[in-house]
Amino acid sequence: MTKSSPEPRHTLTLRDVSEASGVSEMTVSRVLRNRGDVSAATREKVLEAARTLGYVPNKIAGALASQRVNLVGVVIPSLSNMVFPEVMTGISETLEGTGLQPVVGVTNYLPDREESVIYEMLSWRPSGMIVAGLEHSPAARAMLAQAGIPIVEIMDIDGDPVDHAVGISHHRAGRKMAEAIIAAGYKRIAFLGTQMPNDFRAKKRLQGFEEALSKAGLALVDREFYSGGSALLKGREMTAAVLARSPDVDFLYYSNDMIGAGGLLYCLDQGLDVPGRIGLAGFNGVELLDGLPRKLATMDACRLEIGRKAAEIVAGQATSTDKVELFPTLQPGDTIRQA
Amino acid sequence: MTKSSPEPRHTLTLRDVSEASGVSEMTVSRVLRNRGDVSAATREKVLEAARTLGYVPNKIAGALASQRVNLVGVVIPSLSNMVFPEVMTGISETLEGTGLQPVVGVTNYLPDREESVIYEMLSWRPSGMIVAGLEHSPAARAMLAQAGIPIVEIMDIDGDPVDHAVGISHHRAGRKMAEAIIAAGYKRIAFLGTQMPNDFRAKKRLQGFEEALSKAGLALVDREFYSGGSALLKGREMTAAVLARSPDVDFLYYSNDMIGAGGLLYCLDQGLDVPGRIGLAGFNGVELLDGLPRKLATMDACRLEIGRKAAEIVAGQATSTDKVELFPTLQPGDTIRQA
DNA sequence: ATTCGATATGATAGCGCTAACAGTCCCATA
DNA sequence: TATGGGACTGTTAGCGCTATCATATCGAAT
Repeated sequence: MTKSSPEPRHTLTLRDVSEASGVSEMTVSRVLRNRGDVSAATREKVLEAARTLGYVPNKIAGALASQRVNLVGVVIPSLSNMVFPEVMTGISETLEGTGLQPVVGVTNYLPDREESVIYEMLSWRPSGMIVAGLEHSPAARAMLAQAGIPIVEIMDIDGDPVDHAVGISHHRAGRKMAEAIIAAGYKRIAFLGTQMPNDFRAKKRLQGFEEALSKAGLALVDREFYSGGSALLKGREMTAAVLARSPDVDFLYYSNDMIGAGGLLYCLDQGLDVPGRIGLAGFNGVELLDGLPRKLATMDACRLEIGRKAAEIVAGQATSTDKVELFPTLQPGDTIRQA
Repeated sequence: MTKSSPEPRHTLTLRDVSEASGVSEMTVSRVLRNRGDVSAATREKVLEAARTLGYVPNKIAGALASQRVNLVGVVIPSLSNMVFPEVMTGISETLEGTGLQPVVGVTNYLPDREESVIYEMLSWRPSGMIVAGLEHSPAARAMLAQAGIPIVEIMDIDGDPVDHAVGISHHRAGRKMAEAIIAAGYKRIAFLGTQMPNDFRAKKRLQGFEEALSKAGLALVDREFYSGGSALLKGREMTAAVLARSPDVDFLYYSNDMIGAGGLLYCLDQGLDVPGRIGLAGFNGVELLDGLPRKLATMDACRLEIGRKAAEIVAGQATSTDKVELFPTLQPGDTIRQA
C-alpha cells in the first residue's frame, strides 16, 4: 500500500533516540524541546541520533503529558470568498512568533456544522479558539464557555460575546453607507445580496442600512437575492433583473464587492452613466478587484486587523478588553456621486 | 481572564461521567464511541450524564491510547488564490463520510516553511497527508516517506512522487495551450506571469509552452513578471508594459486567470480588437471570473477532482495507482480566434 | 576539608483514554 | 440439569511523552 524505504517496524519513539545516543529518554526530551540544562556534548549526540534516525516527536503523547497544546482553533464559514483568507493571514502573522499554530475549520454557514466543528476542535484541547460571528447554537456557546480557554468571536461586535469579541459593527456599517448614499442625493435605492439565512452579518448591514433610509424618510425601492454560482455573473444577472423591474432606481447597494463588481460591469456594458444616472456600492474592500474599469464604492471590513487582534488576545499578548471594536472606513471609489 | 460560568476546577474526564452515571469508565467510553455492546438503558444514562456535565472527550488521550488519529494533513502554498479553496472543497466533500478530518497548513510557497509545516503535522501522527506539488526539500521528502501513512502529492504529476500523486501535467497543459494558439494563427506571443521562483507548476507550464512554440519555429517575443499586489491590477500594468515595449505582439499568455482578466480589461479599455488584433489566455478556469465582458480562454486545472481523488486515496477508498493523471480541457472562451 | 550551589542526568509516576481480556448474567439448547 | 454462547460490564495494562523529584558531579567559597 504505502511504500517507505527503511520500513520501520514501528514508529520511532524517544526510546529509540535514547538508545541510539546512550542517554535517558528524559535527556533526549530535554534536548528536543530545548528545555533544562543539557551539556553541549550530549545535546550534539542526541541531535545527531535524532537526525539520522529521522525521529519526529509525537505531539499527542507530549500534549497529554504536559497538558499543553500549541494549537488555536479557527472556525470560519467559508474559504472561497476573499474575506476569510485575509483574516487568516492576520492570525498567522501574529501567531508566528508565539509557538501557537492555527487550525482551520470551515462551517459553510451551517449552524449544525459549526457546532460539530467546534466540538471536534475542543476535543483536541486547543489553547484558544477564534470563531467567526456571535451567533451560535446554545450547545456551541455552552461548549465554548466551558472550555476554560480564551475564546474570541470575530468579525462582528453587535451582540453578546461568550468571552471576547473583535470586529466591526455591521449595523453601523450599513447605516454609514446609507448616510453617504443619501448625502450624495440618491433617492431610489435597491439592495442586492446573498440569500443566506445564516449570514448574520450581511443581515445586520441591511438592517442598519434600512434604518438609516427610513430615518431619512426613504425606503428600499427593490431588493434581490441569490445563492450559489459565480458572484460576478450573479451580480450581472441580479442587476439586470432589478433594472428591468425597477427602471427608475438610482442606487444599487450590494451585500459584497464581488456581486457589486458584476453589477458595475453590467451597468458599464449598458452604457449607464455611473455614478451620475446610477450609483453602486459593495462591502468588504477586497483588494482583488482593484483593476476594474472603475473603482467600486465599498467599506473595508478591517479583516487583517481583526485577525491580528484576535490572535493577540488568544496568545495572551493583549490586555484583554471584552469587545474590541474596529471602525471601517468608507471608500467612495468612483461609483458614488461626490456631494 | 477567561470567564466560564460553572467554573470546573479541572477539565472533565471520563471518570467524571463514569461517576455521574454509576458505570465504569470503559462503558462510558464505549457509549461515547458507539462501539461494542451496551444496553439501551446504560447508554441513555451515560449520554444523559455526559450531556448535563457538558463533557467533551479528550482526543489527545484517545488517540494516544488507540494509536488512531482521524486527521489528514493538507499542505498547500496559499489560500488567497482561488485554486486551493476549491481543492479543499473536493477534499472535504470526500472525507465527509469517512470520519477523517482535514487539517490545513499554508506554506506561502516557501520551502523552509513547507518543511516545518510538514514536520509539525507529522508530529500529530495524522492518518494521511496531502501535499501540493512534487518538489520538496530532501528532509521533507524523507519525513513523508518515513511516516508510514498514505502520502498524496497533488496538482502536478510531472515528477516522482513519494508515494502517490494526483494531478495534471502542467508541462502538457502549457504545450496544449501553445498548440491551440499557434493553430489559431497567432505568431508574436508574449508570456506574463508571477515572479515566484517556487511556483514550479507555473514554471512547468511555461516550459511546455515554449517547447511547443519552438517546435513550431516560434519563440516568445516578450515576457513580463510580477510579484505581490492585486492580480487584476497587476495584469493591467504588465499588459500595458508589454504592449508598450512590444507593440506588435498578437497574443498574451498569462500564468493565471486573474492577471489574464486584468489584461483583458486593459485591452478592451484600449479599444483593441480581441481576439482579432490580439488574443489572450490564462490558466485555471476560475469560475469566479464568469461575468467578465468577455470570457477569457483558459485551461481548467481539475481542482475539485484532484481534491476528491486525493481524499479517496488517503481514505483508502481508491485502488491506489501511484499516479493519477487528470486531463484539463481547453476552454477557448472569447479571446482566441476560432481557426 | 566541609559545605553549598550550580550543572547535568536519571528514575518514577502519571496525563486521559482504549485494547484486550476477564468475568457475570441469563437464556436457549442438548 | 448441564452446557454453551450471547449480551453486557469491568479490570488491567499500557500508548509516548513530560513534571517532578532525586541523584551525581564538580568547582568555589567558607
